[in-house]
Amino acid sequence: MKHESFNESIEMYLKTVSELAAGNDLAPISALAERLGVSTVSATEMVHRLCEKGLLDHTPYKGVSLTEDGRRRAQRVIRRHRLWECFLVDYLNLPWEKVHDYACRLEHATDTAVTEALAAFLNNPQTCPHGNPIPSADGAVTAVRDTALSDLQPGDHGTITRIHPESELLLDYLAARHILPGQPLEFEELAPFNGPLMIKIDGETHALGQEIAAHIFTEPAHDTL
Amino acid sequence: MKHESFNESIEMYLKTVSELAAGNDLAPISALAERLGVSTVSATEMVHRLCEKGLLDHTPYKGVSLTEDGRRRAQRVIRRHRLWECFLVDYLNLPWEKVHDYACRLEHATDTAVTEALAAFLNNPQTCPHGNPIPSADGAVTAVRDTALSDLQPGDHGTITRIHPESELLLDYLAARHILPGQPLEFEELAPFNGPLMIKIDGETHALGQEIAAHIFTEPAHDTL
DNA sequence: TTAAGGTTTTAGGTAAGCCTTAAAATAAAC
DNA sequence: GTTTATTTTAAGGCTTACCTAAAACCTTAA
Ligand SMILES: [Mn+2]
Ligand SMILES: [Mn+2]
Ligand SMILES: [Mn+2]
Ligand SMILES: [Mn+2]
Repeated sequence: MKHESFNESIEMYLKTVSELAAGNDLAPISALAERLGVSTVSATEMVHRLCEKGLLDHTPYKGVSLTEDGRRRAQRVIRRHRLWECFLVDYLNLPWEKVHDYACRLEHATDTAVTEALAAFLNNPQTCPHGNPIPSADGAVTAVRDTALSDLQPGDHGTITRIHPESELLLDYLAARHILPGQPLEFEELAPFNGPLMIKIDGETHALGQEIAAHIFTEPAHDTL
Repeated sequence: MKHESFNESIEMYLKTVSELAAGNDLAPISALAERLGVSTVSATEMVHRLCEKGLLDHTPYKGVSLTEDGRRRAQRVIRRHRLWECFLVDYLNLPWEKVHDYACRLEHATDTAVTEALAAFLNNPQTCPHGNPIPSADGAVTAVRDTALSDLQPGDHGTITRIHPESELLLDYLAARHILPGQPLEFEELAPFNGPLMIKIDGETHALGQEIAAHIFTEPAHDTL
């Protein structure tokens, strides 16, 4: 047991950088540390180690980004994660809001052969149950061009496409309110002073904070009524 | 990431003790160390830690055994392991001789909720693809009373029931020769001086060493020809 | 009963990933 | 340009799980 399997930390760092550095911006180490629940000092240390391994690039005082190697590695983990989510929801009937956490452990213990056999078994799904695209086996990512709810204007109509980044707390909150991918919504009004967004979904109006709204992505409604 | 998930070591120690201490004998630390691929010093250290946690009992110079707590914990891991093996073989069509290793990683990353949902999905199978019984959710183990091939006499007929303990090397060897559970066999003769057992399976005669024979379990043929 | 062989302990290390507290460097904002 | 906030370094520690080498200790069988 040489426990190389303890790349769990490494994989979580890479995955998190990939989530935070959407677009081409750098992910600040402080944000990394926060999401991973470690001190910024620890995160800085780990970032150094990962730079030495050629998985990250670090621009001091700015943030980190994935190298090509790191990106590939992160995509592989994300692929495994989202495939497991599909399996857990579609075949094991586990709750939509719980499978993210279950998959977050399985993703580090899954051989490539298992991953690809699972993908075939599932018929190569394109998105996870939360709407996020599943990278292909070669690490290619489908570009998404949906809009964060926080970027919409009052009066806009749309359909929820995905929740990103995911976390159990957030998914619990949304599941309890039936705020799920596929649901049409209407942005009724924006409370002043960075207040909540009043969003009508399924007949109910919800007050969603800015932070939550940034995690909900939408596409414009095809048929605006 | 407090990495409690690094109970992988603990779980592997418990599982291995459970395998080695079949019956009521004690598992020598040296045997533990050997199977786990660590030095005896390391194994001794770990045994001390596990005794403190109340998972093992250690009789110095004799060996270790599981406490009731340790036994339950080991059975849970074994249950997860064997359920995954069933899934990997039956649904993902992965090779019989490879799934043991794949499952050996998944077993440490599987939540109880996932385990039980998987068991239900699989229709609560009773044995793994290698013939070993799957402990029930409450930790109960089905007693097996089959006979190791190494305990048979020349002339005996039987059917292979299971391979135990499993290891990839052994399973590879057996799979290549179609020596699989369910196969009827005949013990033709025993070479002298602890020599190999000549075993006829599926028309072919194989010379199996004593060590391998101890891993192959059989039940007497119902209809002896 | 003594020597051999297996088992355990002791002593001294390594590496990964975490921690805290404190000081220094830098960027950003005023 | 100075202040303030963020980021990085430095320093010292901790835990788990591994390692080798050497000494000490049991058990057993000749
Ligand atoms: Mn994870
Ligand atoms: Mn998801
Ligand atoms: Mn294992
Ligand atoms: Mn098996």
